[in-house]
Amino acid sequence: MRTTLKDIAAYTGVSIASVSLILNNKPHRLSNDTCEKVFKAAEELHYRPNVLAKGLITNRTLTIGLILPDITNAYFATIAKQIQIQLQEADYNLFLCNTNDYPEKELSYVNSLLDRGVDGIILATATGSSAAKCQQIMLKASRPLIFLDRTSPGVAAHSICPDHELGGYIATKHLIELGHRRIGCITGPMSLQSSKERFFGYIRALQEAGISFNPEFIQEADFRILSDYSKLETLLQKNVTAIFAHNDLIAYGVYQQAVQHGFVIPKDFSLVGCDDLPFSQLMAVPLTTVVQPIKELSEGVVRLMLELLSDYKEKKIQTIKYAPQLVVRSSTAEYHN
Amino acid sequence: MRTTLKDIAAYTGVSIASVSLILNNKPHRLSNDTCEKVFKAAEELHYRPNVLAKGLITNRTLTIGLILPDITNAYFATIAKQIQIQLQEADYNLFLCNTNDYPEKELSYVNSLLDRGVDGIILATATGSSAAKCQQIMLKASRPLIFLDRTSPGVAAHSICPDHELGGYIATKHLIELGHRRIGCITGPMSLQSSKERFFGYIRALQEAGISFNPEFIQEADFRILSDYSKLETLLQKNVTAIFAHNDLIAYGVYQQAVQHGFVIPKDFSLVGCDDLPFSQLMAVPLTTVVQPIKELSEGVVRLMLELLSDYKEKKIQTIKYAPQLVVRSSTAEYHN
DNA sequence: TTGTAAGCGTTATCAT
DNA sequence: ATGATAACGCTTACAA
Repeated sequence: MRTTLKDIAAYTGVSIASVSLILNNKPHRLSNDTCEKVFKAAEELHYRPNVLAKGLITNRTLTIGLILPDITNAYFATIAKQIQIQLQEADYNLFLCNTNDYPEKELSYVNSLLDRGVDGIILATATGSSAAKCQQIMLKASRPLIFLDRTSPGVAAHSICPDHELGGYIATKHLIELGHRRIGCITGPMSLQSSKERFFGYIRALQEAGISFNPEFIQEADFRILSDYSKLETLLQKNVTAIFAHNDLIAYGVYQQAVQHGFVIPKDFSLVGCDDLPFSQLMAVPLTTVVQPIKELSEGVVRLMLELLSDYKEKKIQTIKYAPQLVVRSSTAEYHN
Repeated sequence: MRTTLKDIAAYTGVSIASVSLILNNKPHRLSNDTCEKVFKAAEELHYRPNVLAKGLITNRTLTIGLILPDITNAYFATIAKQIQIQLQEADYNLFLCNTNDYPEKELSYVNSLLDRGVDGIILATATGSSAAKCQQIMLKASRPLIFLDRTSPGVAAHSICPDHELGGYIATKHLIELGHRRIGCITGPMSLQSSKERFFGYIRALQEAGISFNPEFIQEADFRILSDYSKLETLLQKNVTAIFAHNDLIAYGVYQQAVQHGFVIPKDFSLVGCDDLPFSQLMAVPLTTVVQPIKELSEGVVRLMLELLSDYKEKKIQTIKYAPQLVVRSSTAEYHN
């Protein structure tokens, strides 16, 4: 059986209440003698506080919930890992939930995390549809919620994201600077704020360069390895000379299909991705892509969470954006018409 | 504030105990009238049971802990995802912990998971050093522990693993069948059981073919993208014509360095990996590799866990192995001397 | 057919 | 300096 405060109390002849005070380093006026006795007993009996019991009364469990769209995506896996490391240092544990991009799951996860007494939730999967509802539930539960990676514009909530718009902008600008003017764009799901923003960045770069926007250059996909050739084919038929893929997974698919259909990158067209997954530098043609500020995001979200947890009084809403950076490799080349 | 049983009791005029019985579908003899009233109230007030309070008394929290070496490794990420999906269906939640291959962390995670009242733990990171200790702690806590992917031979415990020995065997045998006789092997950390077993499989295949084992053909690495050229260089200097890399990440590194140093795969040497990560089929030279039975593993481990949870009485120790399979792609070719 | 009360392991309030 | 005791939200005998 697990050692409880009661056991220590019995063992030392001190009351449960006093033992609790001592082991928690709460202010008290107990003699050094008893303190020592208690500490020693706790050590000997391998006492470990029961988080459930503690949580029941303090409303704190030193536990955070993290809801992600897809842990299998290296971008989110890395974020999850970093967050877990950071939290671990502050003695927090992590509940991990995968929505597989089903927005309905967000709500059910928020609820089940709350049932388990999490102190706060980090939600990296807002499609907008359930964000407001989640926010409302968390508010009612007086527990902090931070949106990560993807915000919902209508919802006034803490959020920590890469500057997706900037990411789209620098990717596109790079292509423009190489001389491209017919630039295709394979977007993520346009229901996601991150996709929208990358798209806006793409538009802004075009406008700045005086290139008019051509809706025929846009294809929508999802954030997985592109397996459907028709999207690439369509763009190529419109004679685009470069493609901005909204993430590296999409770019991998583009690359694979380009190879299969006899196109050579970057000779036939330039390709830039987004996220800089580990494999991007290993490809036969290393991928030019946008590096996400993962470290900053993870550290930032944990810092903010701990801050919100330390005193949860209607803090000013924080919406922080970190800048991504372009890394130029071999999949993009100059274009001369 | 959250709705509690007390609230429902007050609202309906029924006692807390009765409300509890009704909502938990426990055998009772309460009138249909009151049942309906209670269910309706629970619905209206959005009642959700407090898992902490419940757990305190039932010793069950519908929560499982999963300890992994590296969630960033797609093999483990996929396993984690599958497990989470399976558990979710049984209304269980998942605590995720990353050890980053530090065995000392295993113990501290086991303890902190236990503090939080997990019903059981799945441990996929046994280096052997702490496995026995973890097992002992879990036994004392009367909570099931299942070793996943990696066992510790000395420890009598439930385990569900791919047949790593078989994996090593079929990979090596494939190379032998292609005519190779000088076959290098870049192993994972030999402190890990999985590496040892793959190595044994390699040896067995050699022996069966009457090829004598040459210790100079062995290099030890860790399960990350190989970045140190010296290992590959050493093997190539010994004129190996094929290399079995103990996982795909190592193989990726081998491939990248081969390209950088002007070698062509499979012309200059054949390469076979292990795990079949998603990128392996995307490479310029798609990788021949060993597919792990991830689905079976995940389903198996969850099935066993739920079984152990349903009645935890010194069940017979189960050590289950699932067979991996070879997938032949383009990184291996026949060798004629 | 329903309610009372003890108890799970803690913390917190108030006595002594 | 230290100890009772109530309370957190729930389950579970045991009464009524």
